[in-house]
Amino acid sequence: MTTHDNDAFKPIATVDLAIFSLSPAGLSVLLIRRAGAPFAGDWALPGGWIHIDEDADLEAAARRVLKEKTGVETPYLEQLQTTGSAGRDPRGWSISIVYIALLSADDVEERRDVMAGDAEWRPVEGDGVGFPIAFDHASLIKEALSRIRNKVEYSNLPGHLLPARFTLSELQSVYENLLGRKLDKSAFRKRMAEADFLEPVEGEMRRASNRPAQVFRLKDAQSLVLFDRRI
Amino acid sequence: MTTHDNDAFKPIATVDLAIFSLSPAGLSVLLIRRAGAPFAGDWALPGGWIHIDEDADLEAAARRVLKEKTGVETPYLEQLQTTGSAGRDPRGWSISIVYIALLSADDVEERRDVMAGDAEWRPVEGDGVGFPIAFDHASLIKEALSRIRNKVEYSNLPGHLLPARFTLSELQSVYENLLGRKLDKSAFRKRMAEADFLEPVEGEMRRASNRPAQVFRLKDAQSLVLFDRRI
DNA sequence: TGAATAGTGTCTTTCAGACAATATCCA
DNA sequence: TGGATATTGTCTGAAAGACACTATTCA
Repeated sequence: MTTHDNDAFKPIATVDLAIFSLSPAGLSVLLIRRAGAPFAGDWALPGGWIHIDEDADLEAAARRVLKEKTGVETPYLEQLQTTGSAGRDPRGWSISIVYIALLSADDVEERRDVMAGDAEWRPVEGDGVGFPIAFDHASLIKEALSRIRNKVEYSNLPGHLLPARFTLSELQSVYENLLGRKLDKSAFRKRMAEADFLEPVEGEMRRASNRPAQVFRLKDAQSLVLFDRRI
Repeated sequence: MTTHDNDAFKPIATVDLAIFSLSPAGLSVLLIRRAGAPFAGDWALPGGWIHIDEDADLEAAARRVLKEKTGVETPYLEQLQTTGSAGRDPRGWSISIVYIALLSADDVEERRDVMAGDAEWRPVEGDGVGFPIAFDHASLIKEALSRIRNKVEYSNLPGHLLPARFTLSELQSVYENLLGRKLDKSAFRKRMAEADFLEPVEGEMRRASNRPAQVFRLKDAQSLVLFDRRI
C-alpha cells in the first residue's frame, strides 16, 4: 500500500481518562503527576499507551488504566471524543482517545489506599482546575465538563456519583450542585419517578432528627438513563 | 519509557467517513469498492491512513478524505466515535476514528463528475445498506444512523441535507422522512421559528400552480443548532 | 412541643397538539 | 372559479412550575 503503512509513519495513540468523583465541594477530577518527559512534574489526565498484546479493545485499555490508578473495576464509563494533531505532543503526531469515568463516593472511599501514589483528586473550578495542565488536557477536561453538565439536564448521570445508597434529597442536591441552580422538590421527584431508574431499598431509611427518608439505589449501576425532557 | 514506545507496538490508525446525502428514496451513504486486501472487492466506508506529514489534525484528515472522494470541501462534519480492537482488521490492532458528513443535495448534484470512480451512493435500508460490508463498517453505519436519527428529534440536522435553498414544506418532508412519522404543520413551523436557524431569501418564492412558498436558507451552513425540546 | 426535613397535593398558567380558517397562486 | 398548497389562527386538554400543606422523626 502506501509508505504510511510503515510503522515510522504511524501516529502515537494513547487512551486518556477524565475520572470524576464527588467531594464535599463538588466535582473533583483525578490528576497524575507526570514522572518523565515531556511535561515532567506537571499534572495530567491519567492515561497510557494502548497495549496491543494485552488490551482487547479501546474500552479494555481504558478500564486497565482506571484500575491501575484507582482500583475501581466497574465504573460508569463513556467515550468522550478523540483528538489528534501534529503538535499536541512534542514526541510526534499523536492521538488521544478520551474516556469519561464517574466513580461513586463508595468506590473513592473504599479504595483510598489502593489509589496510585502519583494520583490526586483536584476540585473542579469553573471549566477546569485552575492551574496549568500538561498537553492539551485542560481543553479535554473542559470538554468533559461540558458533556457532563449537559447530560445532567436530561439523564440520571448524578446518580453515578453518589454512594450506592442515597436518598432523594441527596440526589437532588447533586443535581442542584452540578446544575448550579435550585430545583423544585415536587417536580424533581415526579421526574425521577417517570425516568424509572431508582429502586427503593425496602425497609432501609435514613434517620436524623426529622422524618426518616427512604433509601434508594440505581437499578443499573453502569448504564445511563436518558429522560425525554429536560429536568 | 515502555517498550510500547516502539513503533512496532503502535496500533494502526485510520479516519473513516460515513457520508450521507438525500436521494429521492431517502438517505444514501457513500461506499467505496476496496481495491486491495483485506476485503478486496467488498464495499466499505471511505477512509484512509492519517498522513502525518500532511494532515494537521484528525478533522483535516477527514476533510482530505472527503474531498478526495466527493470534491466537497465545506460539509457538515461531526466526529461520531472511535473504535479500536485487536481483531477488527486482519493486519493488526487497529483504530478507526469515524466522522459523519452530511452533503447538501446541491453538492451531490454539482460534483457528480468529480466523484471518485470507486465510490457509489447506496440507499439506506433500515439500519444499514442490506448487504455485507468490509471490516466492522456495518456496525459503524448503524451507529451513524442511530446518531443521525436521534439528532433529527432535536436539531436542524435535516437542513444540511437539502439544497442550499428550500421551502418550509420541503424541510418538513425531510424531517418526516427521517423520523418515519407525520408532523403537524403548524407546530413544525413554530419550532423552526423558535430555533432561529433559517433566514428567508427575500423576494425568492417557489412557484407552482398554488400559493407560492417562501424560500429559505440556513443562517450557518456548517453548524448544528440544537432545540431545547424534541420536535 | 418545636425544629427539621420528607413526602404529597393543589392551583395556575403555559403550551403542545389537533384542527380549522384564510391566503394566493396557476390552469 | 376550482384546485392545490402556503401560511396563520383558534381551541382544548395536558402538564410544568410555583407554592402550600401534611407527615414523621428526634431532641
